[in-house]
Amino acid sequence: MEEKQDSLLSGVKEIARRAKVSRATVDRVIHNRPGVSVKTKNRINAIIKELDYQPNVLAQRLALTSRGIIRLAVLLPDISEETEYWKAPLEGINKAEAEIKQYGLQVDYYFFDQNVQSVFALQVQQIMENNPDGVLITPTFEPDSIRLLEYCKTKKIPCVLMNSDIAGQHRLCYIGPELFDSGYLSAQLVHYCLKDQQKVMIVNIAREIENNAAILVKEEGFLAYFKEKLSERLLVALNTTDTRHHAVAARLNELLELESHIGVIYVTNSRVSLVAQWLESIGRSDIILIGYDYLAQNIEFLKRGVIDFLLCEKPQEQGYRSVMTLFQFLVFGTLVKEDYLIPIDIITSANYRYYRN
Amino acid sequence: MEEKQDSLLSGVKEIARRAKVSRATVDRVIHNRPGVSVKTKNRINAIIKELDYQPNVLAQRLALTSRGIIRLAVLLPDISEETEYWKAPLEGINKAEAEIKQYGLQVDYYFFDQNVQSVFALQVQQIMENNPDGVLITPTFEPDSIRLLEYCKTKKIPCVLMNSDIAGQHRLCYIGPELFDSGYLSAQLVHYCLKDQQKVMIVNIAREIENNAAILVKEEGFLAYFKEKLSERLLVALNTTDTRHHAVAARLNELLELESHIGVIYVTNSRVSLVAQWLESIGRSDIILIGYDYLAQNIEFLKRGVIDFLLCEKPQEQGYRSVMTLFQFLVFGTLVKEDYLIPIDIITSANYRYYRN
DNA sequence: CTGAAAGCGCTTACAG
DNA sequence: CTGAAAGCGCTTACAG
Repeated sequence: MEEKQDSLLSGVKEIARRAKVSRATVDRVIHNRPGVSVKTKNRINAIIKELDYQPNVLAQRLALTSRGIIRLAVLLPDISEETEYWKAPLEGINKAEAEIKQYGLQVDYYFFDQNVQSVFALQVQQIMENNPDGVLITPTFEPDSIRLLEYCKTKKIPCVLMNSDIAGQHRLCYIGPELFDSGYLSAQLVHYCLKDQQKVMIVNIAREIENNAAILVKEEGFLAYFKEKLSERLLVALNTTDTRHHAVAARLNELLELESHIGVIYVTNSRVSLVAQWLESIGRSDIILIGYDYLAQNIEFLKRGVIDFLLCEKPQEQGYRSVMTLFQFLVFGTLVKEDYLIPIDIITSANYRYYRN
Repeated sequence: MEEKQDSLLSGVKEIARRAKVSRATVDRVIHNRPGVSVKTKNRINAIIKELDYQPNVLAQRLALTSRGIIRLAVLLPDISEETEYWKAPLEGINKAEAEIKQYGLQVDYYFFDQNVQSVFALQVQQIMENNPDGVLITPTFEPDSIRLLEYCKTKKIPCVLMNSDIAGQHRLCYIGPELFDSGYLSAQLVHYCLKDQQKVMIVNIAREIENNAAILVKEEGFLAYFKEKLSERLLVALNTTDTRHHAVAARLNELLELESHIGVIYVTNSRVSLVAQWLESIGRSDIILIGYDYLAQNIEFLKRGVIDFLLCEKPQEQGYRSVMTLFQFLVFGTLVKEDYLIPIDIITSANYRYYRN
């Protein structure tokens, strides 16, 4: 290895030397803190520009280590067998937490049952009482979410929305997929697979369909494609708020009897495994099945060829990135210019091995 | 924000206090450096375990800042209009370089023309003469690559292979896609799109097809799928080493006349835009077209519906991750357990907006 | 085999 | 409005 030259010839020290001031003063200018005369400020800024000064992030963070703890409130659906999906975002959050815990981050978790609005409202209340430094939520129930967002706005607490967005609200940013296009993309895949004379079944399985923005928007995108490129007459819809296996199977059997020419089924969420189980039980794995999320169960059906396509939206990365964004903002004041729209990934039995959540 | 407690109660300082030694000695034990008596070593190790000590990476790096410069040699195809693809890995490498330049990284670039083996050999020679601390190459020409790998082995210089692998060679790791499965996945997509009575054309466009491992392996994977699930008799092959547009078009016209029932065309690399241009010119965008890489030109054809699917393998991330892996290894001695297999992403006109290279 | 001291680049509490 | 000094957690050249 060679000698390293001019390592100091930028840096706060050098700026201070040239400006004939102390490092503290340079620091004040860099961070736009008050208490510096206009004259010195200008002088220092000129030198900063001239040297094209870039702060050493490592040193910055290290120096901040002794500062106070930053407390993040995270509001997430809890993980039941039924909603295994939420394990992934939580893992991403845990990962971020582990990485930056030693630099002064603390994460407080608030869980809720996706079927019980009152718990959600209660947790929102709790968060507001605990007065966190930053907030991260999945806005399953809109009215309560908006209440929280307004609290954050007045208190100037940054809030990140994850997984699904609320239009027209003040927040630091949204981190998640463009759900409309997720549905639209599904329809496109369906179109490629559809043979002549066949129809498509679109299936919503959730206790609260009408309140579930994620499902509704995906469905909207899906329909939009059919309106545009094919015809809505090719579509057969099935909604079930009873998510137990036998109930879903019964409804599906019923519908299949009425509509025998179903060639493709699109399930709007991770419950696609219920449909897969049914397809397998009636020996109809010739029907193309498209659904959501990289869950162990779904992958099993994918391997066996019962599920054909899974759309995935990097849930772990969503969690990780959300926490990191809040941390960066709170510690370094890193500005967040825009929402971070997560890629919509297509997984089949041939590429699932390499997928990274 | 709250007060931060017990910030010191782990850390080298605390270990030293408990072991009644200096921090230097603790450091020696942590890094397994010689010059510590077995007795103190054991004592210190016990405390490290007890405290579950995790080093502060920030502080580590910062302390190393004053050390020497690390010089990485990077061997890449140069970027011509014809091989725009290679811009992306280069960007990833540049990004990594920019991020860690200030921590003592220097990257030396060696470019070569993919059609001229002699230049590749020459650059390999150059690299060996310049005696770098780490090496990153895309092993386009195998014999010369192996020569370099052997040099690295004897000199104990870590070497990362990127984009395509060489079996059975000693190297730090491979970072890139599993190319066989990339071809296999393409065939699976073809299968979903294929209608009755239709045939599939597989197109290789490159000056050096027989020497291009990447192309050969993808083709192999593609054929494997057809052997397994359909029949090779459905396949029509076209190889052209003349990569100029009119030459490719002429060959395609010829073949299309002989085989009128082509329903899908699979192009094994980023030159898919040549085929797209031709399809558009003869007004046959009904034929499904599958190819590679997120290039501006390809995306244009994707938007217009001429190209249907693009497979992409995060070339920028490949470059970025390769440099980072070498840096981590050289600076922190981070062990590299295994190859990093890049996901194989499927891009259509409905999700390209959200793709991240 | 071991330790005291200086240093990495930045931040801050305190004093003036 | 400004500066001297101490500190973040880790590493290292030097002395013994």
